[in-house]
This record gives sequence, structure tokens and C-alpha cells, in this order.
Amino acid sequence: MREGYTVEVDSVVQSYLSNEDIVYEATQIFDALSDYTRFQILSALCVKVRSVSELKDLCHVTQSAISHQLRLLRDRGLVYARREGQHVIYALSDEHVATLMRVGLEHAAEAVAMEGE
Amino acid sequence: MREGYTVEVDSVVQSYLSNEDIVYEATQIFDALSDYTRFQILSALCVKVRSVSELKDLCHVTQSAISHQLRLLRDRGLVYARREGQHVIYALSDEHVATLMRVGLEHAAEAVAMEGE
DNA sequence: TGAAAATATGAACAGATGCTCATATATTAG
DNA sequence: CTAATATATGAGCATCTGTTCATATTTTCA
Repeated sequence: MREGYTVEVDSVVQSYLSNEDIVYEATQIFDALSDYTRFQILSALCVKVRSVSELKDLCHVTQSAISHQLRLLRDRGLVYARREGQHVIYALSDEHVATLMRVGLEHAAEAVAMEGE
Repeated sequence: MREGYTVEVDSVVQSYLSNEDIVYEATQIFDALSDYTRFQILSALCVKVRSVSELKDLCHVTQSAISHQLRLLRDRGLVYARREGQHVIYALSDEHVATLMRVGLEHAAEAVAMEGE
């Protein structure tokens, strides 16, 4: 039988794991990525900077729903906004987000492929 | 002013992003990592295989709470269990989990460091 | 100045989530 | 077989979450 994956946890990661604040903060970024709408917002922002209405169209949800989710992402420091005339343009403010999404999608693609076996 | 992070989204990732099932599955793995108790369970399993009671002690929660969370992780295919006498031993079943946790923790460590400035 | 377009926000509500408590099941020791 | 230990599970409950609806704010343009 397989023995399960095990991983070298270096001393730096060890020290992160023993810090409650860091662990909590980590769960917060995963929480940000755990909602379908937010995930779409963030993946759209990986490609390029976007206005609220662009995001609303891309995500197929109401303007209010987008605004509420953008507020949450702003509050967590994952995106930031600047006004440009009538529009407000949002951008990713964290470089780790893209990495997380890529790895998450790779995992997901494998999982979905498995299902159909 | 900064221009925000942008990322080369290669065609493989693009194709993942346009597949609803894959995106949903991705949000599910992030959801698994978004809870403090589950995050602790998974990080403990990164290091080595563990029994339920070991996990219960490491995470400082009740046996019932651990069991319920393990069920969720099992149902999502992130861990699997084998019985060994009186004990049930859990192991990571997905190699991506460790990568996600490491990147998440790196992000978190930076974020927490920022706060104190 | 007033109307239109873009965005933000608060209240309210339905559904999801994570825990506790009680209890069931499984394995081993005596 | 019986008691003890380890684990699993269902119900109930308080809390959290994501959305909608109504409304406020900001900017532009006529």
C-alpha cells in the first residue's frame, strides 16, 4: 500500500507553523481563494488590471456582489484600487496569489481528470 | 504609482480557467486550507503520517471535531486512512497540498511582518 | 445645474460551517 | 464475554458568509 506523501519541512517553514498569527494569516489567503466569485476576480486580475464593471461582466454576477467581494479582497490586502475618471481600476497587490492559483488549478485539473476514470 | 502584479498566464492555465469544474475543484482545495483546524491537520501530515489521537493532541481540539474535519478532508481526497490495530492512521494523499501550504505561509509571514511597521 | 453612469455600502436573509453532545462501532486486553 | 480505548457519526445550534435590494456617493457630460 502507498505510504502517503511526506515532505521536507525546512526550519523556516517550521518556524512559520509555530507562529499562530502567521498560520491564521495563511488560512485567510486560502479563504480568499475559496469562493468561486473571488477566485474568478483574482484570476482575471492575474492577467491584467480591470475596472469593476469589467470584473462584473467577466464573473456574471451583480455589481453589488462584485463590490462586496472587492471590499473583502481590499481589506485583506490582496488587491488595491485606483480611480481613473468614472472608473475604479483594481489590481493584484500580492505576487503569491498567482502562484497559489496555478498550483491549485494543477491539483484541480488532476482531480477532475481522475473522476472520469 | 505601482502598477500591480501581472502574470504570464500560459495557455495550459488559461484552459483550466475556462473549465468550470476545474475552477470549482480549485476553490474546494483552498476551502480545505482555509480553516485553522484543517490547516493544522494538513501541516502535521506534511511531516509524517499520524493517528487520530496524535492529531487531536497536536491541534488542541476535541476528538469529535478532529474526526469531523478528517471526514471532510477524506471526502475531498486530500487524505486517506488505514487502520492499524486500535488506531487509524491518516496520510496526505496529494502532493500539491504541501506546495500550497508553503507558498501560503510565505505570503502570510510577509503580511504579518508588514503589520508591525 | 441636473441627469446618467460607475461604484460603494448597509441591512436583511437564506444557506453553509464548525463545534458540542450523545451515542454507535471497532479493536484489543483481561 | 466484558471492559476499555480509539474512532466515527448524527443531530442540534450558534455563528459566519454571500447574495440581494435599496440607497448613497462620485464623476462626467450636456
